[in-house]
Amino acid sequence: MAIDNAKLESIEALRKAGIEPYPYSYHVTTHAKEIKDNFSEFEGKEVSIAGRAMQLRQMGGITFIDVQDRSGKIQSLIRNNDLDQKSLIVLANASIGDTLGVRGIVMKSKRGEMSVGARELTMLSKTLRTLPNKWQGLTDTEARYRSRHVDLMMNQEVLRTFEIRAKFMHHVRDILDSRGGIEVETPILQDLYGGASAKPFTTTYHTLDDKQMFLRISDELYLKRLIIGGAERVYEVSKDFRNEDADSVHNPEFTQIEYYEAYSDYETFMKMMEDMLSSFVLKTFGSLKIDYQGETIDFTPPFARMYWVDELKNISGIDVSSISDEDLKRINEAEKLGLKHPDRYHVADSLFDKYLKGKTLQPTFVLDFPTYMCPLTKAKRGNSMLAERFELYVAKMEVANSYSELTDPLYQRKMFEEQERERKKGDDEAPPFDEEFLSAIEYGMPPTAGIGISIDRPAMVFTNQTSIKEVILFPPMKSIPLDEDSSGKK
RNA sequence: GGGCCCGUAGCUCAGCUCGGUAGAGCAUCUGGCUUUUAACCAGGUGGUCGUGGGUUCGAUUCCCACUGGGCCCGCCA
Repeated sequence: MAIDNAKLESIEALRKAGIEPYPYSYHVTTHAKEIKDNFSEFEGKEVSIAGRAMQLRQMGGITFIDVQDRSGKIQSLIRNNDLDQKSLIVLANASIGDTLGVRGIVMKSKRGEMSVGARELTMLSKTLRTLPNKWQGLTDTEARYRSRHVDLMMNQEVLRTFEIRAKFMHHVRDILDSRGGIEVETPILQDLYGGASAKPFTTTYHTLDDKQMFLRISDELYLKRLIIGGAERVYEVSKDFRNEDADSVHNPEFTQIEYYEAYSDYETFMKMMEDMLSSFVLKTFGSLKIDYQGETIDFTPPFARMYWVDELKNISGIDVSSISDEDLKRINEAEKLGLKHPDRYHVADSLFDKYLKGKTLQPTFVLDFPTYMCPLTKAKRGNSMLAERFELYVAKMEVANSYSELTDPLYQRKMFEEQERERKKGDDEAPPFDEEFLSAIEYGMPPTAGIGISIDRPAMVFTNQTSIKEVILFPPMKSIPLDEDSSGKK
């Protein structure tokens, strides 16, 4: 049903004429956009383009085919009189969705449309499927994600989205490289998970006696061991996995780049992030201001700095740096936070969301967190209730998280012991005790700044998307029973 | 985990309120047309109406359950 008999007949017809519908290669000389952008240079010259036939308008002895390559579309103008015998057979057996090669002369049609006047037509891949209609295309969200290949054909802006995402990733790499960072790869499959609070995915390694292993929730502790070893500056493009619900800004697997720099503190990274984002936006969009969902976001440095514990105290009268246990319940009720287990961490976090998150449309450093929110962070100089940590927000989304890393091994052990107690009390997000990391840090870790830079969320901002799924090529989907028609049978 | 909305042809949708086994446009097929671009003109093909159950003489339509998706809320980045 999904496969069109007429297309199978075309394959037969082509083969009968000695034309292979699935050949090996084709010499492409240029792309659609290049021709259109530099038309006067190309006009009258011969080119070879290749791409998918997206529209086909036939009128007797002349056919117009809109050929789409990765740069865009260009019309090919095909007069039967200009074609050799083979090309005529290809044309007779061509349909929308086929991948074609067109060799011809760059020209304009009578109506002025920039075109390739075909001299030779080559079948590069005969489609068996029918493309979505040319007006509405493919808009059903589920169909778009499940069939991203069709989505890309029909909605070329999707490809642009992923190009921008890729550019941002390269930009971050370039900057970290230029600082002397060594790109490393650490285990995704881990014995123990840590470096964050989250439920892990588990798996089994059969040859190690069916040992239980975890997909990493963070690569932090491994990167710190490299710092302890003397690498000084290391980063990793890290796909992390957290076994939690997805929503518009969370996906169970997501990408962040973590970077550690010895002898620096979190102030260093505020400057770095300002440079990184502003230079990217300027380079990519030609301006420091971009539109996001009808709002203008201005990346001109310096970014706003929100000392949020102070600001929260001013607005709500609550000082989260020192909440007593008795206050937690009272605040949860008075502020209508609706927390089932109002511990200090969640109360403070909820108060931030309630009062301050809405103020972080523009790039904003939210800085200095209560120490109890930061088990891997050094206390703030001059205020032992706070820790030297910032989160960078853009468009009300957290896009980076940075600490002056905790390097005191005895204090670190204490923080781990506390986490272990939370874990035993039933907090299934608290990571397990990691003696290996503790023994590493006991060798002595230099003063170090660390940062995790989200890739997904900045990509959303730069491409004006409100769902993280739009910047992830293949978002996870529940499985559906395979229908027999899609199995490739006639 | 809770609430709301949705699933009909390859795609985009109508029909359901008020039950009588389906309709449009595009795609596809046949014919016509040598400058179209949502080409046009004429004719045709194409659907176990998400799945299962119930009510009914009869269900795409009403009811229930399940399933897949979207949005919002709660939680992690």
